[in-house]
Amino acid sequence: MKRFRVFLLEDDINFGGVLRSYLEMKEFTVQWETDGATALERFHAGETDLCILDVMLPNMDGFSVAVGIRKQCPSVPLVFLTARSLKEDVLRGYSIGADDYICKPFDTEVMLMKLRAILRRGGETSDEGRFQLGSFTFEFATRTLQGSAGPSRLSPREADLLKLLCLHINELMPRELALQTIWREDNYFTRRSMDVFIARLRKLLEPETRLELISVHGSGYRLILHG
Amino acid sequence: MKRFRVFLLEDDINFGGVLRSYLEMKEFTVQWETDGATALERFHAGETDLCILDVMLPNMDGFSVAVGIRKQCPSVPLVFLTARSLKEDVLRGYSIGADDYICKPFDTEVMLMKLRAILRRGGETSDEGRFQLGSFTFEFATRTLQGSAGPSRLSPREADLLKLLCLHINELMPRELALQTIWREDNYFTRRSMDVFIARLRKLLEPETRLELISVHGSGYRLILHG
DNA sequence: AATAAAGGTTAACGGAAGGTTAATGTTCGA
DNA sequence: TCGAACATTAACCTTCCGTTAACCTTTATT
Repeated sequence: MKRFRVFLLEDDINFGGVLRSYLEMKEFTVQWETDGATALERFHAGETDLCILDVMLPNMDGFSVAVGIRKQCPSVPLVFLTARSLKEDVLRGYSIGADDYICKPFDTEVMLMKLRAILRRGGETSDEGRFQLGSFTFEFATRTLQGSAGPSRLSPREADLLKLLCLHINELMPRELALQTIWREDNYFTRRSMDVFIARLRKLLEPETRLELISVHGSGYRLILHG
Repeated sequence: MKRFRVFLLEDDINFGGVLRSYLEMKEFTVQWETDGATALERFHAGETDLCILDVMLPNMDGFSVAVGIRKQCPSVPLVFLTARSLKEDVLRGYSIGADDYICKPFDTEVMLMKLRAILRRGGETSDEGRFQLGSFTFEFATRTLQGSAGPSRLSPREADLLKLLCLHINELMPRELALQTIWREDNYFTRRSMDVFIARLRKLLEPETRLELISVHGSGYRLILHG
């Protein structure tokens, strides 16, 4: 059995040390970093099977590190470690694409189970946030639109908007909903901005003729996938 | 709109709390249980529109709880929540009659859409705002009139008026009602404007010969669907 | 039957919303 | 600090849509 490699980011020397020992005892290989900024430099894609990141760090917080890691390696599983049980933290973690989170103080057995469950999944990221659009596959977490003629990377806004359209596929996606959830404001400028992104998505989706992104004047848009 | 009641079984205090807050924010009423065994005792048929059950629980697992719930109330939709995305789990869940499966990590918006989709199915609210007019299907939300010879798209006013006529199908739809609710004013000009829209609707509905939109002089209109 | 009132139909107008591309800020990492 | 990536703003054009006008037909009234 292959030894799994864990990237551990934890500023607390004592706790981090204990955790490392425990994981090594359980047959993991551990790379332990204590500082957020240097951690990112030392992280190398392909050398890690799973990341455990403390959220509360003195230098650079765990979420920022997570974003940086995601950029280098979109598929590596992320687990957040936090003493806080603040709602916004958990939601924020999941929105980045966290695979799980663990609250301190925690039961080592439970943690181990969670880690094993994640690793067992293998590289297969769960199909949440993955949408099939005819010959396209849109993966929200990595903002990738995989088409028959190669993949495209979407910008954050493009991805947000496309996701919303996918969630309402073949139905009306109200303009207001997008402005509310993505732009957080509904005025002349945000509306025009949204129009620009709709045009970009149209261009991106153009190769698949079964897809149609039509406007419903005064109400919103409809992403239609023809049979 | 009726508030939906969700029965939530999740042992993780933090995660459960977050989920409850989120669902309550989205206008659901939540009954949150943390223990499988006691959850079953506290579950009461008829008080719940949908169940969200974590699969991995310390005491009694989510599947057993599901079976118990199904015994009491065979029709309530079940959604399983799991960190694992193992095939056997998914299959087992569906064999019990799960309506959907949500794997952690999940996107809150995706989850929300799944829940809404399930509730829509059960609550037969799906044909709310959808009318069958002979060979035509009129969908108010998208302002689409689906005919045998392709769809037509209606303007907001046309859709409003057609909806009003559909709600009074085969009966009199008083002129005044339309002017009051759609135009919000009853004068010479709004009356003439309404006449124009009636003419447009007639042209749109023309292909279906069983449909007749007749005027009742001095009173209003009648949309008749012949037998 | 004559007349007035209501309705039918079509076309045209003008304002608003949307489409599209380019330019301009802004942010963030190298 | 320079440049790349990205969102926003601008500019210009097209489409949509409710209203109004014009002219015609039907219905009710006397």
